[in-house]
Parts: sequence; C-alpha cells; structure tokens
Amino acid sequence: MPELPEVEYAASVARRVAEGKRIGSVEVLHAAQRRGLPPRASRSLAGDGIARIERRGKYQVFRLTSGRSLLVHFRMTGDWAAVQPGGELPAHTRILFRLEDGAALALVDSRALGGITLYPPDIDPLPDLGPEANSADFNDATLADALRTRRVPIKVALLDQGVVAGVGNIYASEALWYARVDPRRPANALGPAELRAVVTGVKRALGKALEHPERYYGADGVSDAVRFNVYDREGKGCRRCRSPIVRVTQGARSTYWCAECASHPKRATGSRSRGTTA
DNA sequence: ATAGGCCTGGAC
DNA sequence: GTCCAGGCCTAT
Repeated sequence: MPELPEVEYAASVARRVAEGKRIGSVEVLHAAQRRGLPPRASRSLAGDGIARIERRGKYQVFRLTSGRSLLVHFRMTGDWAAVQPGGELPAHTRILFRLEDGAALALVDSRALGGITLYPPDIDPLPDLGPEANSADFNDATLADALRTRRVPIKVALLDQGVVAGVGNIYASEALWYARVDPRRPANALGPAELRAVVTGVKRALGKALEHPERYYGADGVSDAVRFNVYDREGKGCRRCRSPIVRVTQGARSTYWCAECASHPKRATGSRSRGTTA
C-alpha cells in the first residue's frame, strides 16, 4: 500500500522498532531480494547501527552508523511489520532485520517486487526527485516550471517522481477529482487556475490519508467507500454530482475520474481563476 | 508512446 | 484458467 502517506506511516513503524538500534542479522528470505542485497552485503550489516530512518517520496533511507545507507522501496505491495521477540513471522516476510534487543523488523511484500539496496558511504542513494508532494516546495510555481515542457497527460505527469515525489496511481486520480481537472489534459496546457487546483488537490488527497492513518491502514470495517472518491469506483456515482465514475487507461494504468465534474471547473469558491477575462 | 519484465495473490 | 493490481525499469 505504498504512496507517500502509506510509506510515511510505514517509516514511523520502522523508526519505532529499529531506529537507534544495532543490527544483529539480516535475513533475505526471497531470491528476488538478493539482487539488491546479495549475501555478502546482508552479512556485512551485522553489527552496524540504524542511526536514522528518513523518507523521501516513496523511498526510505536507513542511515547507518558506519556511514553506509540502505535504500528501501516498497513498489506495489511492500510494508513494514514489527515482530516481537520470539514472535511469528508475518506471511510474505521477504527480508528480516533482527535487532540486538530481540525485536525484528520485517519487510512484508507479497509480490516481492520491492527491495533494499546497500550503498557505500558518501554516495547519495536517492534518485533525482521532484519536491515532496506535501511540502511548500510543491506549489503552483514549481509545478508550472516542471510541466512547462511536458505534453503528456496531467495524470501521467503526476506519476513522474521527477515532477513531484510521492504521488502514485490512486492519489493521482483522487487529486484530479478534487481539482476538477480532466486527467487527459496535456500537462503543459494547464492554466494558472488549474495548476493551483492540482496542487491543492494533491495536498488534500494526501493530507486526508496522512491525518487519518487509522482510516487508511488496514482498519477493519473501513471500506474503500470511505477512503476514495474515484479510485476503483468505475460506474459508481460521483460523490459530488452522482454521475458515473469512468475509467480510462493512461500509460498502461487505470485512471478514474468524473467527466461531469471535470467539465465544470470550480468558480465560486476555493482556487479561483483570474486573468481570464475577455 | 507503448509493451514487456519483475513477482505473487485475489477476483472472476 | 484469465485479468488485474497503490511501481518502476528497460527496450522498441
């Protein structure tokens, strides 16, 4: 479940379990994960310390006391689980950090597409990323700048981590629904009002998940009906106007949106257009 | 721009 | 069985 809010929540779990502790051993339990952590690398982690756990976009970085770092990415299905001393391993545990105090941190990842890579000291493990989606650095000016040369649909552009870091397929659709912007619009054709609406839409979509983690992370009895306004709601009624939500494919991924809402951009309230007279 | 690959599991 | 999946990389 990994877009920015989910990764941030998972990072908080990892911090609670592992930050400031020494590593007893690292067990790589799935062959695919040995690409990033071959046996020599995982063995070398024993005795190192986890100084800090940071998040950037959908990435996490474990800064180790040796100066090395671990770059963690959940891809589609990764997550952290805390394991009590002597406790059972969760299903689909792929990598296990055993810590000196007996607790353990499990990378749980049913599809095993995620992974962890060890980097030497003095090398920045992070790829080039755009501004954090929930930060002040992500605003209409920086977004306009990033989109200036991009003709791809705005929905596709929002998934580009070089444009904005942390937005994934679900929140991209959700954000454009808040913004009432057609996901198929060419990114570099958006006007100032639309850019502003997209920025606030992204922040609203992510903000709701960040503020109410109990609603978004496996809480029983809470359905997607509460979580999402458009994602995975094809054919269901738009929560604003009751029109059926439609699904289109963009860049080989599903996009959900309300055509009715997108054809009636905001006017009276919220982000408003100016300078479009005459 | 699009397809394929990486992996597994759930829905149909 | 087939299709789809909250990500990202590479090749064409």
